[in-house]
Amino acid sequence: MPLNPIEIITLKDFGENIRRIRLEKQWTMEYLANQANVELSQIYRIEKGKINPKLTTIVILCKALEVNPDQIISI
Amino acid sequence: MPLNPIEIITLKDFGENIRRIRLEKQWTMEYLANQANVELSQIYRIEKGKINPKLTTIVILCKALEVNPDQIISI
DNA sequence: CTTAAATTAAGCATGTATGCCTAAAAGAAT
DNA sequence: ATTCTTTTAGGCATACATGCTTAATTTAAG
Repeated sequence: MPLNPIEIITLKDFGENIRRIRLEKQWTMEYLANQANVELSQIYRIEKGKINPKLTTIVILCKALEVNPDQIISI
Repeated sequence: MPLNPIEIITLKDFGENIRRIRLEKQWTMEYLANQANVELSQIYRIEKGKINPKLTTIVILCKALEVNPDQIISI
């Protein structure tokens, strides 16, 4: 079951939001990866919208970036 | 890599929030499943905190229940 | 220009989300 | 008790998230 266009946009927006907030903090992907205890390769895939992260991954990224889910999830 | 206790609580809280909002609307699991176009078995697993849903699943549930992510994701 | 840092990219192994199916158990209503 | 609805539960197959690794490419700094 491939992702439909709306789902692809969801992932793309999510990634762009993560990247924007990370850059506002002037963090490198590697620094965010360390803060969130997530692999650098995973940060890259998320920011590029290549993957569909799980709830717990979303939560630990929110915590590391000090944002609420509403600030990174586009409904 | 098994889930740690904090992640388990995240999933449990998420499921409880989904169920609470569903019941407030007096919807059955099957009705929510149809509205969100998600399998009934999946609704059950999510409400029980048995699984770690993906971002797109979270988004379609938010849309079906007409809530924002902050209302169902506990940080 | 040269070097170091940061990002991009791909591959593999493992675990798990999801859809689909079946069926049992619990609840609700008569 | 019987019937109908709803929830709970498990299994299987497929797809994909994630960690780990390596390496190429781009960007920044000197």
